[in-house]
Amino acid sequence: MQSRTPAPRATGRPRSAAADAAILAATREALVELGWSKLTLGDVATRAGVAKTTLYRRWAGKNELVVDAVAELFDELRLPDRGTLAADIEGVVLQFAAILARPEAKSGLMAVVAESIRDDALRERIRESIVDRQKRLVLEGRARAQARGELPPETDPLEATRTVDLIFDMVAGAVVHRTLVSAEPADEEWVRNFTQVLLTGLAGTP
Amino acid sequence: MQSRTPAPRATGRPRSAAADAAILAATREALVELGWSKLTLGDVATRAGVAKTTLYRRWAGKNELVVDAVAELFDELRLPDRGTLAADIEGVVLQFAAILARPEAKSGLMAVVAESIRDDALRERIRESIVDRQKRLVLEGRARAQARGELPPETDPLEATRTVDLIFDMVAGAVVHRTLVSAEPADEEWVRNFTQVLLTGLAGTP
Amino acid sequence: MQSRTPAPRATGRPRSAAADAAILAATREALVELGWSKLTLGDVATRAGVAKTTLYRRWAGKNELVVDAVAELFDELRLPDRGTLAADIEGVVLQFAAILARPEAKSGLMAVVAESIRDDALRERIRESIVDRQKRLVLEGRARAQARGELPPETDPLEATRTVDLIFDMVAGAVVHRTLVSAEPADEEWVRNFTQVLLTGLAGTP
Amino acid sequence: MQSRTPAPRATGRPRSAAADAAILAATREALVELGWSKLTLGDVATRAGVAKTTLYRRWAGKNELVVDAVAELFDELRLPDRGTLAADIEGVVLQFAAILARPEAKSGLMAVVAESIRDDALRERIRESIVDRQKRLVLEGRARAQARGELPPETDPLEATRTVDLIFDMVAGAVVHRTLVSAEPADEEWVRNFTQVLLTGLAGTP
DNA sequence: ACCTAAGCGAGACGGTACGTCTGGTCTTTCT
DNA sequence: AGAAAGACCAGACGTACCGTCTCGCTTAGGT
Repeated sequence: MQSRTPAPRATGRPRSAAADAAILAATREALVELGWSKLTLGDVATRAGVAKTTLYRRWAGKNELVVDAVAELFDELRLPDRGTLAADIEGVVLQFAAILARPEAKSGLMAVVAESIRDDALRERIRESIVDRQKRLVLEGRARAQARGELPPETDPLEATRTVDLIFDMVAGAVVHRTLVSAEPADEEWVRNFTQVLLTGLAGTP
Repeated sequence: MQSRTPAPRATGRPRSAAADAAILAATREALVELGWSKLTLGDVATRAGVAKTTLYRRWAGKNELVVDAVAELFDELRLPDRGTLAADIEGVVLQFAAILARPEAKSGLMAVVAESIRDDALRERIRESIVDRQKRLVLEGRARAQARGELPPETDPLEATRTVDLIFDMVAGAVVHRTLVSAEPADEEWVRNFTQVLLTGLAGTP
Repeated sequence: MQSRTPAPRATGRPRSAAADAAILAATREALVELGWSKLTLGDVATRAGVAKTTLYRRWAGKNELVVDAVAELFDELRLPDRGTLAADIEGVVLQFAAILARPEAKSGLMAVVAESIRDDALRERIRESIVDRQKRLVLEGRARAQARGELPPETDPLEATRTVDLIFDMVAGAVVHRTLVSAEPADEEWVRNFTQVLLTGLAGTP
Repeated sequence: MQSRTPAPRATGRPRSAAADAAILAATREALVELGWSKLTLGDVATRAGVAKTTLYRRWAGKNELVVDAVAELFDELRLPDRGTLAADIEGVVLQFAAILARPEAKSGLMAVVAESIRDDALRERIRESIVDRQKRLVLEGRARAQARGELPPETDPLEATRTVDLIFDMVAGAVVHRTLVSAEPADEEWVRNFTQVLLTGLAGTP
């Protein structure tokens, strides 16, 4: 997680591996109970049975800690193979919606995105830990649809990247907006309608 | 804004109308300079040339204040009549993107949405002040497209409402995600591509 | 009280005479319930059924108001004629102790004295309203004792004044210290002992 | 001072001993410059180069802090041995008067006594830190006078205690009243007169 | 079996903002 | 012009967290 290059320390007492896990779990627990703005690092440390110094030795602050705590939630996303592009999309979007329905994800995600607006390093960390990691799903889905003949093959590789980004923004944006701003569940019916518009457009080509 | 129906007071010195405007302007200024998390109400009061008590007499806290300050930004959105549905959408999405490009909108909007997750009253306030107010644009656009024959008329009114919500989530979600999460500009090219996918679907029906 | 020269106003609504009394009574009531430091002028105004402005129009602040409110309490002191100097002193000291036992006197008196240390005008006001007004008791007592032959007549008038001040400081100081600092009641027994020491000295001349 | 036996803490960073001294000194400085009512704990903290939290961690509030700051002033009182009871009393009273002449003592002492009227814990603290500590002077003075044969030996021990309290109230009360209420200096002449009345009584036995 | 450097829990530290309260003043309308 | 009402500016209050620091203690690997 936070340890990009663990810098092999030769001497001294090694850092407790258990502490990391306990801290991240405590962070998610606190997010559920208190929400972002009332979550304090002192409280997280207490919940994790750890001193504040231990926490600060590993994370720079609340933002970084929550990014790592939330990122783990999204790693369980998988692209199911349900036979058609529409079914695949519906499947993955439902998974995404299920994660976003969890209070620790809701509370944490928007808050760190909000913080990232004035903090480039944080945005980069979010991108690495959360966003880019999930773009693979779009790529995979497209490849599978092309293999099935549901989508034409790529011609322009630049154009291809641009489209992946656009689709990702559209899918993630819609689900997030539905869940967090409109505060309505992204349930099966909504996902079906969304997928149809995404695939066939507003006019609903038959 | 915050005064839904201020209960017409008979006696005593009336509240200064100028103070409200000064406070909201100062809030936006502080959002630009400091961002959400470093914005303090004491600082806003100072910038507005107003005592802290005056501020607290009118708003319950940072969240409510920023909702009102940001809401004003979105009131300038207009649906242009450019002749076709595609052009109309492109026009309004570009306006939306332009507002979201302003730092006071960026900093404030996501933060209050994040806060609203654990605060129902705040979410309701956001919905009233910002979200529902702009859904009119979707309604207007559809009506115009139907008049032009670009979209079929409604049959089921319930279905019609559901579609408005879906479209709103898709449009707003995509632009917000592009701007705030991906942190890339929603420029003319992106808007053109987005509009095409929205209208004709992923496969790009001609 | 506070109006040394009522400045005969020709025009406009005259000041309510009842308000003065209500305010001073409310002040004493608040002193009993809240004590000096938690007494607020807003609260006094509310208790008196009067606007804060009315209160400030008549008194400069908390200090002045409380001096006037407390001064009234001491005006009821009388020097009884009990036949001997010792009995006279005991009588008046017991009265003084009874007043100081009342919470509004306790709370208010020491506080304004404390404030007066850095405020000459306030000290002067206290002297006029409280201290000098009661020195008459010492003068009266001495005159009566001289008439009875218990004390020799004055020779040096300057010396005479000096002695009055000394006796006053000794009597008032002892009772105040007993009541407020030692926080023990200045009851009959204590007063008897005190009077004896005062009259015959430490060694207790028979 | 405030640390009656702070329960020897085993772990954590120990409290800075220097901070205590700096805070008490800053408190006295602020008392001199500002007086009681304009003294703020924030200002004291700043003067002491200490955070407000550090101050509140050690003292419950302004009252307790000032008691400790003032108490230190009285610890320098000593009973001189000048050969006679009268001379001993004059010596110690002059010392007491000299301390009370200092603005930090004046400003602080009366104010905390005033506050103590509604706060039993505070009164107890004052008694422990200031009053009872100085009663030793009366005891010592009496013992010495008895050794010299100036005063008869005790017979009734209860009566003896009562007399100590009475003398203390008379001495302290008179000096305090002279200094703070009458606002006249307790100079050598006054002390001589006072001592004579105290020893020989009003009629002035030759 | 030591040595030593880093990690650890605890809690004090200097700061900063919070949201509330009070002190006095000012601005309304009504009397 | 005075009064009641209540908004206004100013600034202290006591609390809560922040992120850092200083303790004494533990825990390894290197010798």
